[in-house]
Amino acid sequence: MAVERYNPRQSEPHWQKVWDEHKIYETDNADKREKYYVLEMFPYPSGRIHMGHVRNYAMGDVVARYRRAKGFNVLHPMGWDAFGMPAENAAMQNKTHPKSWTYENIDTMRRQLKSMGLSLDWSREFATCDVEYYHKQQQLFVDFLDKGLVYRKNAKVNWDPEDMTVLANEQVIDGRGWRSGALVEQRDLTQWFFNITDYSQDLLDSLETLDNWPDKVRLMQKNWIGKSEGLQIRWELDAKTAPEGFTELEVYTTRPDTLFGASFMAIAADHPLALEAAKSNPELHEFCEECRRVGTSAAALETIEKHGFDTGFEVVHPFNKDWKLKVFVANFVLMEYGTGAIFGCPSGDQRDLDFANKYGLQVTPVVMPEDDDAASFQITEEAYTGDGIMINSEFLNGMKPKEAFDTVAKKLGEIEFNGAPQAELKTQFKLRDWGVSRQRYWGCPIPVIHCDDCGAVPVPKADLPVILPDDINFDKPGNPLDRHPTWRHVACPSCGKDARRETDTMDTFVDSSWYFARFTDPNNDNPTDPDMANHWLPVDQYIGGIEHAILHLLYSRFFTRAMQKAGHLDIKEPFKGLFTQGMVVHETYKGPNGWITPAEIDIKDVDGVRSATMNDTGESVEIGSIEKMSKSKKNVVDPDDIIASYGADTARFFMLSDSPPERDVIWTEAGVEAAHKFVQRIWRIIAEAAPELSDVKAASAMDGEANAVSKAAHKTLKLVGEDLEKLGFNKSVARIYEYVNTISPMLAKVSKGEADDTVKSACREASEILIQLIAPMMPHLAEACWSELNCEGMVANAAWPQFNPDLVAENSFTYPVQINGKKRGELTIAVDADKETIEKAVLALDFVADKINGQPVRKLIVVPKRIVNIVI
RNA sequence: GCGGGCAUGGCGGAACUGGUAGACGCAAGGGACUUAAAAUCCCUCGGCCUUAGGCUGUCCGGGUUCGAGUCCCGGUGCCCGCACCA
Repeated sequence: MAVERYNPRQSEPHWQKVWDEHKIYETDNADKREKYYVLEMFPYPSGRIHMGHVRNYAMGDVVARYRRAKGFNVLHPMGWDAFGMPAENAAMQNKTHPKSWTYENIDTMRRQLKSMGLSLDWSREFATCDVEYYHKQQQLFVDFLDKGLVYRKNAKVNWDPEDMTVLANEQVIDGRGWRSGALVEQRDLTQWFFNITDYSQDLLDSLETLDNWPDKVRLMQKNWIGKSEGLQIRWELDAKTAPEGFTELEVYTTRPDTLFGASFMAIAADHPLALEAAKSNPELHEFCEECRRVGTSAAALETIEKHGFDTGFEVVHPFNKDWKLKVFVANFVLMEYGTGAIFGCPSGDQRDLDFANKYGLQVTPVVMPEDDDAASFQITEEAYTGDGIMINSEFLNGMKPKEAFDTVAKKLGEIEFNGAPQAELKTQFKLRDWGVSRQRYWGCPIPVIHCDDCGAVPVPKADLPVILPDDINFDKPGNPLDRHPTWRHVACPSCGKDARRETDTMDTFVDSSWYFARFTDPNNDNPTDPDMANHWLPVDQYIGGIEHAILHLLYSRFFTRAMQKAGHLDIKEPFKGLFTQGMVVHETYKGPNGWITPAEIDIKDVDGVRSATMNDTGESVEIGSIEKMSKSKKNVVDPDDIIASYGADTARFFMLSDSPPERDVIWTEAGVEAAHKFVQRIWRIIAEAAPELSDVKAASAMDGEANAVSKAAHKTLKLVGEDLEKLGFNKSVARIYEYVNTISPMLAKVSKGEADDTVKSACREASEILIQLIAPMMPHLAEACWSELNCEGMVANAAWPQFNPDLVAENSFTYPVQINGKKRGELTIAVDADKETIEKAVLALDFVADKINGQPVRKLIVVPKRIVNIVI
């Protein structure tokens, strides 16, 4: 009996409306069931949702729907990370206001997300640019200030001298401003910092507890925090060369064992000694300026060619008063890490070796592999960084580096220099305090007032929020808040005198560092209701891109600790489970006039050879590499178009199929069509059988011809459940395909009216199970099938079925039989057979006897429920 | 440059803690149904060799093991992050 094709355009809006009317995804904070908080990283409202969002939210929705079916009280909210530079760029380019641009984008994207049929609690929605939200963020800032978690210090920014504006690192291209093309300078500004380094050790230690995070993310965070144990050594500056007032040069090193391999000192361009020397040395001054023009990004600093400038100063080796080392200013030394000065040991560090070779400095090997010969061991082009034994190092010779480290630390610790030990053991972290000041309009105003008499005074909580003024313009570059005629002029809250409002706004990472807490009670007058935050947090499953592995996640971990200190909640780790999903990528197409969108071309596949032509002209088009979807490469596929032609279920299902969720997925037209075919196939097998099954009671067939169907149903139920717990969506999808392949013939029999009652009951059960299995991924289709089968209520409210262990258990097992590690046959035997029985049965097999051919069996390996291997 | 990751048929991938490599899907080829098309259904599908069968095969080179896609050492290629993009 032919049934009509499934029509998502009709079905999807219908079911979305039904869900809405029943408010089934609105979460009650008073619900007593066990909680489950699932959260996807909220989007930046850039304009329209892209396939990456579809993938991210499809995954989160599967988790949310699955947990809901498992009986949890699920919190699954959505909001907008709405402050940021793109809104200002749009304002400059299109003469729009950042606010209207942002809110219009939000409206578009909300509509798009709703068309996906996500089980979100929209009643908790907010945008970080809502006054209500950033008001609470300002309260937090004031609280943190009160708790000593915020302070001010000078820091460098990229300065575009032509546009007279601060540039983000991404706006600096090859050392020049992205708009003006002017050489970028560095400027020192007084800025606000969060004291994240107070928590360095705790942030490091607690990584151990995050066992539902990917190991790679924990490792990246560990390396980012970068704890090291080293020695802080004060080197004596040779008085003959040193400038007035400078007697020593302090250096931090993790390799004091290589002290006898030292051949130079290198300091940062901003080191006080360098600044002093530059005063009287124009060439050095110019060199330092050049270093500064590289910008503030670490990647740029590290990849430039290494240069140094001899200051003419010398230091004295701590173990040999006659040994003098030159002091260079070097462009690869960072003022932010350690003391801004290093000693170079060329034999043990590649960068130092390159530097030494470039400037003709001494290279003395001090560590060599243990089996090498000290007399002939040399370092020329490649540094040796491994373990070994000390050579050319006087009293350290013959020691292991670790022992040498301790010996140097002890000896230098005992030497008195300038009234203190010459060296001290020191634990150092790479992690730096978090600078949050931004010289931009579209962000959360920092709630501080600067008074000539009272200094920086926090805005009293009663006077919050500090609201962003709407009457600004972007006619001139720079921060419009600075130019605003009235906004910055206020009275000092402390003394009442004329004072100036802080015109910097907060880094947008601040906004995203606590939004997950705000969702737990989004309308509270305080940033949180601590009871609600403690109830819902930590987030049980957080899902987002790997690009946030370090900054966003680390800042959020810090923020949670800071909020704990300020009494807003009482946990320290915000995300119990973390999952980092891959990107959505797509082929690129290139014609004579540049990149071409997928919609403009036609692709043919003849005997596996693909070729593309232009739709309109028929011109041939080059099929390019597969890349991350981006506007510039024109390889973007708009989710709206896909949903319009195939429906949301197809888009969601395709995003979950094939590629493992943590890896990139390639968007292909063929893949979408395959997913759509499967949508139709499920509808067909259910709808065709429905007339025969709608009055039947579901029951497993424990034997007979329908037994295979019941076994497949319960086995799939078990396996898909396990896969979903581990977010193995692609595996669940494969198992569902397999399952449909298994049950289709029997369902076809039912449709033709050729089935007896036992078969019908089994098929009814198998169909219900199928619908429930697909419901988290394709909720609309599932709902339509559920209703077609005349099942009770909505599948969105149905409890996840339990599998029957009797139907899942197997009573025999087929062993692959290997001879000398190669599979030669199989042996099917009772699953509980003991080793001896298996051995006997294996040796009795014909092909085994053939292969052995009378030779002695050297070894017989039987791994229960795995394999048999005969070694001859 | 530093830190992290990945690599399996024509393609996306599966293979749980070292145990049958290629599940499932796509593409391709052949066939059935149809006036025709769409849709649907069936068969084949890593490579080589003469079918039963055998050899070979998981980026490259070594190693450990009865057994390696999986573990170890050394390479190559691609991707992500690098603190003011979000």
